[in-house]
Amino acid sequence: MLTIGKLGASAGVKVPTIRYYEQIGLLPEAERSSGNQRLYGQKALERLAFIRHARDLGFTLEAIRDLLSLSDNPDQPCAAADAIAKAQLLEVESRLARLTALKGELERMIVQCAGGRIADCRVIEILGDHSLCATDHRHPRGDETS
Amino acid sequence: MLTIGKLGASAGVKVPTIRYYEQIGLLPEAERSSGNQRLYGQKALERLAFIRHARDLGFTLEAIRDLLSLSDNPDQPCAAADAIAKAQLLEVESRLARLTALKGELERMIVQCAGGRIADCRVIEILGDHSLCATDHRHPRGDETS
DNA sequence: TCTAATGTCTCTAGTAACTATAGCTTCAAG
DNA sequence: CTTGAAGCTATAGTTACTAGAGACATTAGA
Repeated sequence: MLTIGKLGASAGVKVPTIRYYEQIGLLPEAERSSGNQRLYGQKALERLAFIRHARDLGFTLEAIRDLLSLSDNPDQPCAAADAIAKAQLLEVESRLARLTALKGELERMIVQCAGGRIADCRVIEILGDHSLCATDHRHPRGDETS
Repeated sequence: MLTIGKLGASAGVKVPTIRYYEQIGLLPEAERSSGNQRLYGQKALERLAFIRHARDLGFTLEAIRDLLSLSDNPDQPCAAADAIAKAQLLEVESRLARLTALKGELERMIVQCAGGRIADCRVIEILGDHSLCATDHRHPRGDETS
């Protein structure tokens, strides 16, 4: 059995974050020791690693909740889960497209900032001037985690 | 002179966000009309477009504050701006690699779901198993905006 | 010119996904 | 058997906004 600290170290998640995940119901309530300390087994470690990796890939906790509900009922017919999986795929593809555009912009910025002074460097200019953009990112803000 | 609404529409930034940027000092306090409404000129539009664009590329407001202060004193070497952009690029490339892998898994899951069960899908396994990770992301969490 | 609709004002509170602090208890090593 | 690290709960703070309330300003149409 792992204490919360060992669990966090193993999964690469901070201790308060684990307690937070329990609080919001992403992790089940942990078993407790005689002294009221949380104890975790292998299953909890796997679940936490899953969450950690999915967060790392930019999924929201809500999306992760959906993915976990898939893994929690693996005997469900796939028809029921198909919509969730497809929604995730759409999200991933959109995220990929935006990241790819972003990468191009950053590369262009770095090439043009070839060791001069800021006055001669176009990084600032590129960020200020929409017409220099290779890609269209005029969609409204506030959607990077969605 | 632009009202806050026109400014927001031109730059692709919502009105409350502009007021928020003023509040935290990213935008200077705006001139006011006789009726106390904010009025903006071309300089404000450029500055806001800069901020919008940089946010779109994933820079934090702190990084943007730095970039703005660089652009306000353009007589230094641009290594600082370059370093900020390069750090962003590294992060973006790492995310791209991992997302691409996940996209493949999600696509395969949907194909496999044609007749099977969730238990046969490897998405959960991929996200749960650290050894299947293509890249190393063992760094502590909570740094995606830095 | 009056009026209705829309835009703007301030202020407060809420969101996601944590992170930090305070003040206490429990556990493990020397 | 003590002492220092690690754990507990609970609350408040963080970033980058977003939403709502209630009041004032501006503008287009009758």
